[in-house]
Amino acid sequence: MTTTRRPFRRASEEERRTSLIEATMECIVQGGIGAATIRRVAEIAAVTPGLVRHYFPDKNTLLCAAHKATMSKMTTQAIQALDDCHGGPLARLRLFIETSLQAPVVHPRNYQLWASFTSLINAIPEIGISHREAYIDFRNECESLVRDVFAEQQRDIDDKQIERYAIAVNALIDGLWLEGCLAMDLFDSGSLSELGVESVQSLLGLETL
Amino acid sequence: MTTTRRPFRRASEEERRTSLIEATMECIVQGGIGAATIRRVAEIAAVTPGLVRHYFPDKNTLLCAAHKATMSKMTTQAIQALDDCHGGPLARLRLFIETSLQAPVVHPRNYQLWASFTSLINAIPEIGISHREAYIDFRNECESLVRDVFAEQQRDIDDKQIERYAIAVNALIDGLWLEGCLAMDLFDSGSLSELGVESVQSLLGLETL
DNA sequence: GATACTATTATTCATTTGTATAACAAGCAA
DNA sequence: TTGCTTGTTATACAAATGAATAATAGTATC
Repeated sequence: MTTTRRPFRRASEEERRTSLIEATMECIVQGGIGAATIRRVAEIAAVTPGLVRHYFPDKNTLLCAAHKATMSKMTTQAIQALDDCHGGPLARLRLFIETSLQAPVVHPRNYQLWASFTSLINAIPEIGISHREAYIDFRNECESLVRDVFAEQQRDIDDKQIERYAIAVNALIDGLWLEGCLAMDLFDSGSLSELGVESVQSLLGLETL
Repeated sequence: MTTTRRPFRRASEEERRTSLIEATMECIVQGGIGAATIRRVAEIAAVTPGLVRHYFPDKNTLLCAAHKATMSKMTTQAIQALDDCHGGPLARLRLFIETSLQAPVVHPRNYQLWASFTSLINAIPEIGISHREAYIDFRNECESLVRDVFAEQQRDIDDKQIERYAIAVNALIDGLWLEGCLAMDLFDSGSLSELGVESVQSLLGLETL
């Protein structure tokens, strides 16, 4: 009796890594962190469990990689959009809000991933650190945008107050993002980002945005 | 050789249930959903694994009970505060915001629990339903408070717009709550709720709140 | 104080999971 | 074609886990 071995194809390191990371995300989306089993990840990536270990020494390393990929994917969208924007401070702030509050950033899948990973903040310190970094980055981005807007309008506002505005804008975007992800069906396309823009306008006391 | 059996005390059903539910929360706080093992829960509750099954037929039932307890504990705070408030619409709205943005509602522990449970929305449908209900309740509370404020001020605003205001207020509170739980050390006591009150004031275009 | 009820413990079992090691074969180089 | 590197599979194993059942003892009742 001859046992036939499963045929396979040798792939590049990067290809395999991203494939495994995306398989991990898929697991989490479908069934939460608990479903992200090495065997299940391998199955989705159409690969053998042993291969996972070949690229990631242990499970936590894989989870951390998936976490970073998730955060990066989300923040990249908004940052990239800003880089391509040639408008003034107001237009940039508006674009930032709109990008953050529309698909693909607003998507149930993203919320599922975000919630699952942040639930590991205490369990996996490295995730806690990454998460805090991403949070700081986002707040700084908000603060920078807000500062530029006030500068253009020549409104003299001290740093402490600008920081407070940034925190509020950040919170509003986060909250609306959450609502959008969890109940996207309740908003028709564009209405969420429109609400975000108008709300920030009120928050900062701007006539137009 | 005589083996001595571990001594125990017969407790009331309610006492045991809450004890087990709180032990479950403690597990989750410490190490995420994955740490909420039946054995670990039993250990924290100073009880044998078998007893967990005696009160909760399976693990999902226990998790759902813990989820409901968590959500109830948080929302109860704000609702209770409102019930005891004899002020007008403005005072009530203010109190609602303050209660939601101060300890004990704002606490890392609460975020950890909330994130862990909501990460199971897809995995455990029952949790998804409970979560959605809690979300709707909170939004309705916001809408009711906002409506009363506008009514008192005799500002004529149509229902659609009131709903939009409620969504924004809801989002702002959620977002600030998030920031407070995740980085409570960055805010000194009261400053977060103060920021919340002022922000809602701007959002709704109120002179005083 | 004797009795019965059942809350609680003790023990067992089948699966699953993370990790580890050995064997194999795909594809490049000469 | 031949050989070699290593990406990939196959297999194994100990530990942990959810669930189930049997045995025991706390305590309420009479």
